Amino acid sequence: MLLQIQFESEIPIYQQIKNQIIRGIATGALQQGEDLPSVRQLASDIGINFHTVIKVYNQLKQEGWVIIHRKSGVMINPDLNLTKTPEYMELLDDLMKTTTAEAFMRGLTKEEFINIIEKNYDNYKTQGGK
Amino acid sequence: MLLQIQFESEIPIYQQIKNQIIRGIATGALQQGEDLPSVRQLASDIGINFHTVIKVYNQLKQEGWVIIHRKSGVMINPDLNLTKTPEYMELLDDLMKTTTAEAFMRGLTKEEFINIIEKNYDNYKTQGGK
DNA sequence: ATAACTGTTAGACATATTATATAACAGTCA
DNA sequence: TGACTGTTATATAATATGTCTAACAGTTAT
Repeated sequence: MLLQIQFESEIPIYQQIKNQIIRGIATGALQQGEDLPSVRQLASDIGINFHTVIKVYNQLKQEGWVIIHRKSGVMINPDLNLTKTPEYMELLDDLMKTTTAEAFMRGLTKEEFINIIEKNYDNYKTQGGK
Repeated sequence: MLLQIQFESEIPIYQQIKNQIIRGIATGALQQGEDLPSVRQLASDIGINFHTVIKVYNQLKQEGWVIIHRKSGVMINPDLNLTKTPEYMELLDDLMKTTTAEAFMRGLTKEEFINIIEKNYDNYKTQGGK
C-alpha cells in the first residue's frame, strides 16, 4: 500500500499515516496478517524520522490494529476484533454532532451527507464478501 | 446557551467552545443576530483565561460565523452565509473516510451510521421551517 | 561468530500549540 | 469619570510534534 503524506497539512504526519493504515484495513488494501514495513523502511520511504513511525505503530498496537513480533516486525492483527465500546460511541457521537452541524450550515442536505457515508461504506462492503 | 466544557478532555478548550457555538447556531439555540457574552464574561463563566475566548471569537469571525462590533461586542452573524467550498468538501471527505473506516471495522453498519446522521439533522430541520 | 535485519530506548534539541497571567490601550456609552 | 466593549503586548509554562544520534536486544541467514 502506498502512503500519501501531505507535509503542508495541519494534520500531523503520524496521524495521516495512522488514518491511511486504518482505511487500508477497512478497504482490504491491507489484509489481516499482512506485514507492514519496518519502522526504518517506512520512515525512509516517506522521508521522515523513524521515531514518528514508532509512534504510529505503538498507537496502532495499543488500539489493537496491529501486533508486533520482535522477529518479523509489525503485521495487521490477524485476529482483528475491535468493537463499538461506549467510549468509542461517545467520541463518534460528539464528532458527528460537530461535523453535521457545520455541514448543515454550509448547505449540505441530509441526503448529500448520507451519500458520502454510503459511498465510503460501499468500498468496505465489497471485501466483506471475501 | 450554556457551555459544557470538559477540562479532562483531549480536545482543546477553545475547540470545545467553538464546536458548541457552531452546534448552537445549527440547532437554533443561538439565533442569528444574537449577542454572545463578552470575552471577559464568558471566560469568567467557564473559569478560563480570556485570551482563550479571544482565540475562539477570532476564529469564528475569520470563518464568518460571528461579527464583532467594538461597541456592542460579538454577535452571531445576522447574514450568515457559509457555503460548501471545494476546500471544505475536501476536508469533510477526508474526515469521513477516516471516520467511517474505523466505524466499519468496529462493527457499525451503514444503517447505524446513517441513523446518527439523521438523528442530528432532525435537530436542525425543526428550525429550518421558521 | 558475524552481518544484517527486526523493534526499543535514551537523550538532546527545535518548534508549534495550548493556556495562563499581568498590564496597558482604544473605543463606546451612561 | 467610570464601566463597559474588543485588542495588543509580554512573559511564562506545559504539552505535542518532529528530528537527530546513538546504543541496546532479539532474530535470522551466511
